[in-house]
Amino acid sequence: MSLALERLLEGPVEDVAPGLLGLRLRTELPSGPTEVLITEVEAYAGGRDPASHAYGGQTPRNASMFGRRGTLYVYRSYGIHWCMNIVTGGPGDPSAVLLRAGRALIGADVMARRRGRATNLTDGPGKLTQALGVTGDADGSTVWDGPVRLLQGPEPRGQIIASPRVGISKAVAWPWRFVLVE
DNA sequence: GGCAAGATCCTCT
DNA sequence: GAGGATCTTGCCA
Repeated sequence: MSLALERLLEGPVEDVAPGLLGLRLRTELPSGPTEVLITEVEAYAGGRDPASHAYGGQTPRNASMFGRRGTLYVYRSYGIHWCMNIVTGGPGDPSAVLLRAGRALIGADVMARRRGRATNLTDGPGKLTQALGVTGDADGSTVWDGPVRLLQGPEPRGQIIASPRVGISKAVAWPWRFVLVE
């Protein structure tokens, strides 16, 4: 585990989230290695954020959000898709960053096979998760020693744009969606 | 035990 | 641009 990376996850989630842009996410599965550059994220501030899954307290579903920093929270969206978050809060703070989109660096052919299509491989939270081969099995693992690894990204990074979050009905106006413009 | 809503994606018009 | 797929969670009776 990288100390520098772990420190990137410390602090208020709305500050941590843009810091994840430009980092790399890697999975190595039997179906092949894949790696993406993170280009879009959203911050969810646990108990103080009405739009967060953890807002109502801990349940079996969101238990991973209450885990230690760097834990993956993978949940099923609309009964069909998997979406993944990286937990950034410490004990008692179920804050997490939703990974919404990325750019394929390694294994685009593998992603295309997993996605069943050749285009729009990683331009949405459900698509990104599927392209990396991540499912509920990865829920509760960590990005330090689990199937999904967080790695330093190439420098320099591009420009970061903040805008309102997508697909939620509460706290809609908070500009906690961050996009990397290269 | 039933029901409505959800941090989405794809296809068709 | 609109609608359907598909299932888990949480609320209420």
